[in-house]
Amino acid sequence: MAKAKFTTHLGMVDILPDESPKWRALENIIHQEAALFNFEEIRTPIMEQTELIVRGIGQLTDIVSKEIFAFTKGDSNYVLRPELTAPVVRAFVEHHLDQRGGSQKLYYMGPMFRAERPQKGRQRQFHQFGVEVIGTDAPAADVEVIAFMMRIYQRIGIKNFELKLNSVGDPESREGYKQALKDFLAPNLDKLSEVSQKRFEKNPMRILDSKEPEDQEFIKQAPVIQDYLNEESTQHFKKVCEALDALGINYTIDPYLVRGMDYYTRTAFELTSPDLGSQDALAGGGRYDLLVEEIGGQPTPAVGFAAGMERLLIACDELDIKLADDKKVDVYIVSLGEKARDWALTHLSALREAGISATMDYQGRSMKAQMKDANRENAHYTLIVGENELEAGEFTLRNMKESDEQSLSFANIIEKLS
RNA sequence: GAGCCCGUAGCUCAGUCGGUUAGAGCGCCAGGUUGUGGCCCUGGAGGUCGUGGGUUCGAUUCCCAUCGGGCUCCCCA
Repeated sequence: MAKAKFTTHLGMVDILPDESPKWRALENIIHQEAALFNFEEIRTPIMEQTELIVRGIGQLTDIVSKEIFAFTKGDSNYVLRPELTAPVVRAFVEHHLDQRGGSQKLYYMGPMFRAERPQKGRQRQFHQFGVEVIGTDAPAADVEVIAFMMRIYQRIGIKNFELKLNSVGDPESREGYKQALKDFLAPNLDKLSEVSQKRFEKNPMRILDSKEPEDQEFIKQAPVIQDYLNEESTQHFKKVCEALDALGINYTIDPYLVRGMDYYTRTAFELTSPDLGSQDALAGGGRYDLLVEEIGGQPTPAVGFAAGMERLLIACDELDIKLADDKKVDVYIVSLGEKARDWALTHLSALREAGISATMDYQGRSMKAQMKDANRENAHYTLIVGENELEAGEFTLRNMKESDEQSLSFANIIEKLS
């Protein structure tokens, strides 16, 4: 091969013409469903201030401690956004979106960046879509967020997944639980994995999430947060579960589901798929009632989720789900000779103005080559024009599928195809 | 951040126990049919055998490094 001099950076991929239709189809589905749910789109910059991401997501999380692309220019710190909850909340606070009244139902999609080692379902630049409902702690908001997420997969036809649900409690409940957990783990602290030991002081709940074999024994016997939730959080969780039941959304309660970001409170959930291999999380989210205040706004409860678009598309491939139709064009003009080619070029416009998609060969290649190209482009019709047609003012319209031809004036062709 | 596997044409892969011009299928271009695609036949283009170094008379083949990819762990979308 002529070796490429320039290539993409590690873990960053091009979406090529054969792939882009299914991306567009997915994006269209998300836009349509969001409209049905009355979510409004928000678009924020690719880069944010480093401090926002650190404060928003949490200093000790993997994302912040080892996965962000950050650099300094002049006096400013820049970071490529690793997720969008913190930036959306930043926009909410910065632009006083609470003043629009009611709770803000926002959705987004776009590229995110994390400096990880790439593998299947994991890239350094990848795409997420998600929603954030900011301004209410009503269980109904949690349920709508989950319902929207499930709706996308349902509409696409991905059914093979597991929805895991948990409540990680409000601050009051968490304090009691964290203490109980630490009391339980403390006597055996030296037997826990290195990572878990590090988390013990700052974020003991994440130990529950550990997959280190040496931790499993302790995790199994550890106290469960449900037993430490106060009345309010218990009721909130119960209402979320009941509404999901009423909607017929299946889930399993996983008391060990904690999730990566520090900002989660109460409802936490994750959608996993057996069709993805090792990186099996399709989507995840939860309630983050403290984040708005953490970022400098008025105390404002909120809930949201984010879903990986690459992973959704991988699942589609595994399940042989086709999101996009094959490419096609209505008319391919096959021209013979220079005069005919000039005619073709000017008459493409008339076809397009009538809403008929049209293309042609630009190079004056052989008829066979043009027919072959028309076939490859999946042309519905070829419009064949040569000396004979130009003189007669009647053109050959060939239905490529039926292999059927007729002679028509250009006006009649437009009328027939419109 | 750690471990294992892999890197030959645009794509999917053979092959070389180290030795003249490195192969196939698909794809691409052209001809068979000087005005007709999809099937078929024929021909052509396209590879410094990922890159750099080492061993050797000689390396695509053996060794090392590096880059890229895959899988697993950690974590997450």
